Amino acid sequence: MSDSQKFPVAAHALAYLAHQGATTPERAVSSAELAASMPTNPVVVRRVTAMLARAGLIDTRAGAGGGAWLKQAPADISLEQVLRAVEGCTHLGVPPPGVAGCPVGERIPAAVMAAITAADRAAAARLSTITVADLLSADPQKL
Amino acid sequence: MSDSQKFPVAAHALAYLAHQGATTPERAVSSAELAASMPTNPVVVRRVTAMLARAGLIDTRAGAGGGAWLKQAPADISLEQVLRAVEGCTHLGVPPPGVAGCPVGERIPAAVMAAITAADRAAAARLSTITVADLLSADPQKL
DNA sequence: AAAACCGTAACAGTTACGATTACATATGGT
DNA sequence: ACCATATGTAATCGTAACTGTTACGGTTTT
Repeated sequence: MSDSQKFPVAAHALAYLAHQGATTPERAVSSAELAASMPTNPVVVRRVTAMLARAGLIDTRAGAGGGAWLKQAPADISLEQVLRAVEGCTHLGVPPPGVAGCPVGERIPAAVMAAITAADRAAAARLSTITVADLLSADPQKL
Repeated sequence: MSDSQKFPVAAHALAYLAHQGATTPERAVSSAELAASMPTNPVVVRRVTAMLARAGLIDTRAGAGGGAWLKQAPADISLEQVLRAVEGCTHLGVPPPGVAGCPVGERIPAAVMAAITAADRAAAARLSTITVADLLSADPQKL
């Protein structure tokens, strides 16, 4: 895949919402405000928040005074959920298909893929131990 | 960064060398043969093998009968070494810089970066438990 | 009605990658 | 010596993906 910034943008947005105490429709934060804090474009933010909303992590509302707010407590949102929500993966790449008929090359890709998957799972497991609330804790190095 | 295939290519190449018993200059495998087993282009393979050689994992020799061979036993080469050799990382992206002067947005990027680094380290730690020899074991799912 | 806001489509510009060609250099066989 | 075989690296091309941006339809508040 690619060099997507979706995960960092999502994490930043959620941390911002948490810090602003945006937990109800009344306290919704607009994509323009979120974008201004990155900074990036409001559309980029909305592309991500739409995914977070589909994953049930936040809710959004259109119209004046609308925006996004957290649907769960910051301490209950793990970064692994965030990663899944934005369809990110830690991809170390995809193994070449190998050559059919070659007994050597045929088995290797599956093994390489298994290794990559194992690494991805380890990264996801680590992210599952970090919450949005942790992103606001005093010492980020303690993660 | 990007969707580089360097790591899978490197892992495949090392596994192929191990399977062929290429451990001495006399048993060197050419980039053309390695490329044919992926399949990919020989130049792509050489770009990777050159990095592996710089990392001390393999050795290469130009000229007729030349190619690449393992410098270490397959069981002694961890995939974490391979990942470092090809300068790969699990990049989940890079946090947006944040807005200077904004007390909220200023601290978040460092925290997000710390989380990404933690995930990268977890993936690397997992890869350090898998060796090239493991890629040739009977059951890749056992990784 | 007007203004604010989301979701999404469409487009341009950038970036990174893989594949390929080309070439200088090195090695071994005849 | 000569030549075929290799590596390493530079240069180029086409492609894929992403960000940033504009635009627009629908929704909600004032």
